[in-house]
Amino acid sequence: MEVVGSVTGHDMTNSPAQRSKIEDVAERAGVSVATVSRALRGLPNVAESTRRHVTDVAASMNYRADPAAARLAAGRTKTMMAVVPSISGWYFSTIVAGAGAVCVDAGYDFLVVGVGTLGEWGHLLEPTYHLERRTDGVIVVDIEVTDAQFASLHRHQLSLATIGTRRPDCPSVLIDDVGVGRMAADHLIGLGHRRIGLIGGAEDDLMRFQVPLRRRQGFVERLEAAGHDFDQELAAPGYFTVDGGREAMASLLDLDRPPTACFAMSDEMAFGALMALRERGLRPGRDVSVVGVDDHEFASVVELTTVRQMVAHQGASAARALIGEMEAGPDEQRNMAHPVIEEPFELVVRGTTCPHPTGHG
Amino acid sequence: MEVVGSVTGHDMTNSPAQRSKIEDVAERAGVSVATVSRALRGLPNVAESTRRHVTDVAASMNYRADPAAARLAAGRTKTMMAVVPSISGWYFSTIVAGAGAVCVDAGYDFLVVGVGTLGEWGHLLEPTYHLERRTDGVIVVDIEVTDAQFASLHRHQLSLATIGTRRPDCPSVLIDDVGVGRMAADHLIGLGHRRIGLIGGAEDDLMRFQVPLRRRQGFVERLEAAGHDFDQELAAPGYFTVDGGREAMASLLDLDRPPTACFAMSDEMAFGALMALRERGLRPGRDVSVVGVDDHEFASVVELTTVRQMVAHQGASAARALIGEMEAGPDEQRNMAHPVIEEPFELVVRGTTCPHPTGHG
DNA sequence: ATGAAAGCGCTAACAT
DNA sequence: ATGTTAGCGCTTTCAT
Repeated sequence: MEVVGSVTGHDMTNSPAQRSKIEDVAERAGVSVATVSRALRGLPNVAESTRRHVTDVAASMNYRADPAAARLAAGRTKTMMAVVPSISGWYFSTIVAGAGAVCVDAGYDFLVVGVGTLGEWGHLLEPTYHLERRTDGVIVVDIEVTDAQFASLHRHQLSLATIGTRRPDCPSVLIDDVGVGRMAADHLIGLGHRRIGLIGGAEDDLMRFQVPLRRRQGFVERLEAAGHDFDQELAAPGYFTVDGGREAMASLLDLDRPPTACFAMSDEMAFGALMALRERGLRPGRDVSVVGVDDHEFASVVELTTVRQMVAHQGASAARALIGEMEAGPDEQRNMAHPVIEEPFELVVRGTTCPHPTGHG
Repeated sequence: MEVVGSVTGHDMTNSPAQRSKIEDVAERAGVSVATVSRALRGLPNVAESTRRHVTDVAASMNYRADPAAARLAAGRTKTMMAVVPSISGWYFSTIVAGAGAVCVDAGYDFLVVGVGTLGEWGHLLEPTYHLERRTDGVIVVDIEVTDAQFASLHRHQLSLATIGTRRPDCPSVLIDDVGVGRMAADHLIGLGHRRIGLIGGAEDDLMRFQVPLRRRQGFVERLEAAGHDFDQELAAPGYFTVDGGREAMASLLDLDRPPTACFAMSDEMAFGALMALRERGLRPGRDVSVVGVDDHEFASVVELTTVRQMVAHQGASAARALIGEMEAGPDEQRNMAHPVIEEPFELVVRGTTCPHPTGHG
């Protein structure tokens, strides 16, 4: 099928597609619109034979309910929304991919919103803004939802699920971040390191992320349990970016007594740390050990030892849990047990960690 | 504000938020609903004083038009949709981030759909599926839109913009991919390489991507212009993934006469190529040169020489162009000039390319 | 199990 | 410049 030269837009099938409405289906099927509606949505009180017939007719007409009309009439949008600090980062886009896949399967529309700052997130919640009638629920990733905000969501009939943050009143998908910190520390300590740097988020945590705090907690706990007390100057902010990690590592190396190993709370920061090492002629895994978190696709490229987590799976879990909440009636919703879904993690040892510090500092 | 122990869900503000409707605003403002509608949407034929007054009243009531109702009545969704081969890859998620930001600013909702296969993309277009009344337009990234598909979109009143692919009848955002191929080839040839590998997409291109074909074209053209004819065995499929790049490079190194340099059509494949090199004890930029495309955030981490493009900006451009199409009436739309937006690219020389092959093979 | 009819909250003619 | 009103296409009581 080839359009010859019709840049002007003349096309053979200019007729705007005729959309069939529920009424047309009803007529063709010889039943009422109400029955069509019920049959197509799988509601009870429809004779099995009727349902099959209606389904067939609808299919033959390529009928689909107009989402806008359905939303208006039903008051539900069949849409969910993911709120992430940033759309393009690896972690968040992987979460989004996992959740999006579940939505497609479940027939939900999937809206994505990136909120660069805590302020924007606040705005999002204001009735004046976006949430109100656009979505039935939201997945909030790594951003703390205050009680006031939760109440506001509740008032607007919006369901909630969180990732990376925990509330008792909604499904939460988490990994044991304290355990992650412990695991990284244990690995490094076991290798003989005693002076270990820590590359985390920002000091003044704008987004109130809990994740870095918990990872730090587990990390420090094990260090102290091993009898090496944790020197505050060994903690540097990496802002969860490559560049941040690079600068953090650089500053750690500038210390009078630089660390012989380093725990970066994300692989992306770890990549930056590796850069900083190379810039100074230090060999990762020989002169300085580095362990990250995530098992980013590139971790194996640079032979990064890391604590692996299944990020896409977390997004999918959250989406499924949220759908559970949304499909529950508002009444049963508040009496239901909101699952706390603990996702697995594991240490993947590669080349950037090695035994015995060479003690270059 | 602290909830004490209310896991059961009793909250102080249990009253479902009262939503004000356009009628309420009209009453409070002492005008008709039509005037409110017009005033709030910036339509003509409203006295400036009236508009200000209505706007104030609406704001004071936190009024926002119900999107579903507006969509149903107006027949437009104020939503756009991005269709990408995969949501989580760096390139696509960066595109999506760029487009999403524009949507937020313009008051558009932003739907994201990942289509793993060409088949899924076909399904998406079927009237039975998702597009129909959900969106006013779609940005298709790197997937070829056939004439039949374009006609179908047109019939369903959907506007289109493309990225990475070109049609005369809709806005297209592109880089000169032939030029990209030339630039990479020129760089490597200038360095003295004559036997240069090429890591591209799949052989049997399932998604009908044009991009790899064009990059290859420019690459081969320059090679031949320089008198080194391009050996077919030097082309290996990398599938635009890290792993694919790794395997491709491995297979190139297995040749009787392996290349002394390699052009990977994306940084992600280039990263994989670097891995393969290291696995064999070869030093990137010393034993074998590698150049990628994108300037991925990690390119600098591994000192990758690459052809930089501004991916987020491309997403933003496409979104803006699409909004232009959607806001144009259907009539003016077919008479309008559909922009071809050529985005810039440039060579960024880092450490993975160097002069003179050492001729290890 | 099925049908009739009343909205859902807005926009867009059409009046004035 | 502003008001009146008829839908938009569905869901959902309420009858039957």
